[in-house]
Amino acid sequence: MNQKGGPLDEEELAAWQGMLSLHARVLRDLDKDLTARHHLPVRSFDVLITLFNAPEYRLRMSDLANRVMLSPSGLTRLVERLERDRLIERQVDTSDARSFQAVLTDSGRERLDEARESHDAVIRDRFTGRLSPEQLRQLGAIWSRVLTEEG
Amino acid sequence: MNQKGGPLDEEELAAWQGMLSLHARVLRDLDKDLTARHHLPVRSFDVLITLFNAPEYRLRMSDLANRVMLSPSGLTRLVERLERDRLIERQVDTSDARSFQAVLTDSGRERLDEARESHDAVIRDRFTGRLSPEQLRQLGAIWSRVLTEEG
DNA sequence: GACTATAATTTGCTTGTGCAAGCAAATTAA
DNA sequence: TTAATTTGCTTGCACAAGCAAATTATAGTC
Repeated sequence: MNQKGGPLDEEELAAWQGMLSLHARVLRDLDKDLTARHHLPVRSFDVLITLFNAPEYRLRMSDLANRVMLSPSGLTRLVERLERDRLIERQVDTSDARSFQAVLTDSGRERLDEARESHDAVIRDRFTGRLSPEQLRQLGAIWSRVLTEEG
Repeated sequence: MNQKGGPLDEEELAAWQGMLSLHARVLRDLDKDLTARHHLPVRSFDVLITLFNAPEYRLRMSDLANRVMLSPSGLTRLVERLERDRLIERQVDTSDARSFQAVLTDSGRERLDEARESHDAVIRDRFTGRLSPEQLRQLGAIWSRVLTEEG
């Protein structure tokens, strides 16, 4: 690919700092909005929607941790909180007694449903809605290229 | 712009989730690398380089907080740590006695210089170096469009 | 020149997160 | 069968970060 050395040039810097700024801005707004309107911090939302998209609304703790990009211990605590709120349940994995599965409850699905609208609105308002269809496609290509290569 | 309503479509979702993934991945690696090699967490690096780019290597606390996207109290604590390590100093602002200026010290500049190479290398390795020149330009255009509009 | 409103920073408190250590179940080997 | 190692998750601990309240200084008004 770009086989350069030395300091980042202007374009590289812009690409990096732009992502930092946008990420910080959108995530802050999203978290505030979801917390205020639905008592659901962004991390929690992320767990719920990840479970929602999983077969039978369930996932092993370790798989869930990977998908939401949280450390094992971090996930244990987050799941604890969500379980207290009855949004998810932990069930022993019948095929491996060391393992737990996190399962979305009915009220978890309800809460997710309510929150989803705010979630999508914020993201569109601050991010995707500001791009042309062309740019949206470009961005898709960019992420897939960057993320595909392992490392 | 895109005057849509309803849930995010596939492309919007990909644009959002791609950013989340990449951000998490690069930031984690960057933080580990800078901490391991230079005892300098990314946040600290960010403060140092922001000061480096400021006139006379100095900035008021509140301005600094805005640029590094940290809460006022968060910055107070971070600056405390950096001051303990003699990487920056706090000086009273002669024109406003409520205010402090954070100033990069000589050893702060040295440390920054050492760390910069790792910093740039990680970003290029994980991100900008994986893009074509074309895509790098597109990304610049995307960020500037998204970030320019206030809100 | 006192008086109020606003601004810049810090402090107290709470919360979320990661790392390292620990425990128990599973897997592999002897 | 039992010993050794690995895997999945949880706990103890430390720390970074935000919010709200407190502190101190400035600016504006009468």
